[in-house]
Amino acid sequence: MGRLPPERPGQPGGKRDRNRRKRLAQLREAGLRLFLEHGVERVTIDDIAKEAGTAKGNFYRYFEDKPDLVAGIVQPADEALRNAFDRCEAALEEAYDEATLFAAYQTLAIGMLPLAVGYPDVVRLYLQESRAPSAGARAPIRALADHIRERAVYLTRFAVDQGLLSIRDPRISALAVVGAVEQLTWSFLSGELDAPPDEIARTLISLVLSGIRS
Amino acid sequence: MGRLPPERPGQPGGKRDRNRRKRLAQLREAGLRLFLEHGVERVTIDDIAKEAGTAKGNFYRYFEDKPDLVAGIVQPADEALRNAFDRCEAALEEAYDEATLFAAYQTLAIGMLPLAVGYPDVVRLYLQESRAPSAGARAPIRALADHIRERAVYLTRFAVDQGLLSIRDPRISALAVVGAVEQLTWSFLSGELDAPPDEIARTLISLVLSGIRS
DNA sequence: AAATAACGTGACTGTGTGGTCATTCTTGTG
DNA sequence: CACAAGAATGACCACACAGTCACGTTATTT
Repeated sequence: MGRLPPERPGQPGGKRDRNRRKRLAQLREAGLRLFLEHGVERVTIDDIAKEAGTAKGNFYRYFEDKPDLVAGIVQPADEALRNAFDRCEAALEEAYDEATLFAAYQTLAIGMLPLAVGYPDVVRLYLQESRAPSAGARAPIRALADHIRERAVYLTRFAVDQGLLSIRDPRISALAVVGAVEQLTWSFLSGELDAPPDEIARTLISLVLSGIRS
Repeated sequence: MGRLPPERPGQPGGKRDRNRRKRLAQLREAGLRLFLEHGVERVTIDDIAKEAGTAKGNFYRYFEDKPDLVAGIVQPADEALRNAFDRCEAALEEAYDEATLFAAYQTLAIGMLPLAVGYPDVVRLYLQESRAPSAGARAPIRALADHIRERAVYLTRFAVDQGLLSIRDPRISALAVVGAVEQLTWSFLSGELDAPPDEIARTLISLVLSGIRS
């Protein structure tokens, strides 16, 4: 990801380094803004360059193409998310009763919260494009969506296999929860739902609990 | 929607009429196929005409442009959906206790089922593009999505206002249910979830019930 | 069967886009 | 300070696309 050669001068706080980071950030932010407003596919490289206040040719110094930029925008949130899942899985493997199981799932929620707070626009972009076909510029986002569903299902299936949970079909419950969480997050981040976040969390928890107990 | 002039010859089962209907169906089906495979924005009019086995210029005889085709593809399912909501609302206005309330919501489910069975690809397209920005070719789909959420919220809020339901925030519950239903439908129609539909329905019902009772 | 008008065709035009590149500007180095 | 190399620019090219149109084809009407 990114086109910058490994060799570059004055890496520490030099002016070159600062400029490079600034340009990268500008391009990512410009892309994110435009993607949210018009959808990834309708935004052109010219648009992005203009919005970032730089020349088109310069874009290609930093990114291969649009998919590469999308991947670059999503990457930090992507990593944070995978880590949250990792931590939850680790906790889950130690769980031995309903309380520790619940704590493990709480780990996931706690891991995801800073993500929505730290990268709200990236999360919005993810939700906006997560069902895109798995080819084209939006491919990295779709891949992330598939990953999330997969791991959510795994988390539930594992608990069932361990006898910690007795639900009929772990896939169905997991997907239902993912869908509910994503829809609420989407509405909230879009400003359509001006409910207090803790109230949303409360509903989700009771929803998960009911999923656990049915 | 559609560009055909109101005046046209031999309306009944004449050859003109049959040809016209066939072309319309071919164009809609071709568009739907390609939209699902590549995403609405990446499909060109040339692609659609070619897939439908006709010349490009002919496309414009039947549709204004791509947004118009999208609207034409979605329209039947759109109407069926609005009707299902209408019927549910009518039943809801007659409801006076938990049983009749539950029956009213069941009306909605029963109204939606034939939709997913009758137009599975249209539903998939809707789910794929429902969070698109509200400008461009995907606008009709986004508008439908907004409509669905709005009415789902209304349905819940009404029940709460009537004292039939006692949940903390009707918006949150409604959106959670919409999210769960849509995600499960998406996974099912994408072939990722090969669970029996009645099992999915069972989980959804218990989910709605838990939403009602919390 | 002749006339009429919708239907269907594909070449054509103008515009917009992805990607390149010679050139100029800026930063780092000896 | 001079020189090298990265950074930035915007003109440029090839191409793909939306939408049009003059023309040929097919159904309908009289």
